[in-house]
Amino acid sequence: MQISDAESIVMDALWGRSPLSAEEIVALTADAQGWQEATVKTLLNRLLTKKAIAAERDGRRYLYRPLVPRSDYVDAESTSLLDRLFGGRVAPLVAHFSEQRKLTKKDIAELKRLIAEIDDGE
Amino acid sequence: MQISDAESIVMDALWGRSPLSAEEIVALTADAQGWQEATVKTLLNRLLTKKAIAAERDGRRYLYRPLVPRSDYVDAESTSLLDRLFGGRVAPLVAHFSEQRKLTKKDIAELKRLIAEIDDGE
DNA sequence: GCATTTCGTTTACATCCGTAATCGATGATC
DNA sequence: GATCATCGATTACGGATGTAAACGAAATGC
Repeated sequence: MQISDAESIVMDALWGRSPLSAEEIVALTADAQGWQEATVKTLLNRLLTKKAIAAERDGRRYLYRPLVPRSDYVDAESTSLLDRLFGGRVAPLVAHFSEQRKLTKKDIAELKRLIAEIDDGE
Repeated sequence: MQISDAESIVMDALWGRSPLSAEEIVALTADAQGWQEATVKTLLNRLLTKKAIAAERDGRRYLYRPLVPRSDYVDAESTSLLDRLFGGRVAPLVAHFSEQRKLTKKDIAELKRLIAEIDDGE
């Protein structure tokens, strides 16, 4: 099962720190998203049934923690995008951003450093 | 309005060549996707109401063409992913794939060439 | 001209998703 | 102990999506 966009906001909170109570998750997300508490509760429940998070009892309430690592999620999303749009490879995506003039000098510098590093390590 | 995943398959056909008749689009997509003709018809209709494509009469049938350029779609999708997962920047995505050992030597070579090229042009 | 095929249009329907409100149980208060 | 607050679970509901069948008009074959 798939983590939806809204659910991923909740996951973000838990990837940032865990375990968290529902209340804490609400505090971290609701305002920024314009959500009611009830919305967060729903999302927590859906994530539970999807086995994307787990809940452990802590007295009267539950504490939630991610079961899916952020890197798995990031990887699935990124790979899916690359496969759908760029033949599964990274370079064409970089090329696209370059063509769209969406690369700042900083981006380019960072990429250069990164490539050098990778190339070095390999 | 948003082009959905299934709709983007139809768009792909049209981005590849256009204008195309519904029949041609069915030929290009249905088998690969395991779709019935009816499904393609529905998707064409939804794309029409979304103004993502246009239809021009050609005798008894219509010929369809994209109104949304592929680069616009690619850009929207990519930017959304980068914003959601990588702070809106390309380098962290490349870093992620590197960490996941998902970069082949060819990818790295290609990236290096690309960066050099960009760096040169700027 | 009538039956048949062919298109596009309309309708269908289950699921997912975003967004919440309500309900029921459990714990806290007076 | 009765009442109030809290928390998770259940129910709600409209819109988007995937997937398609049914319908109706127009063209084609005899």
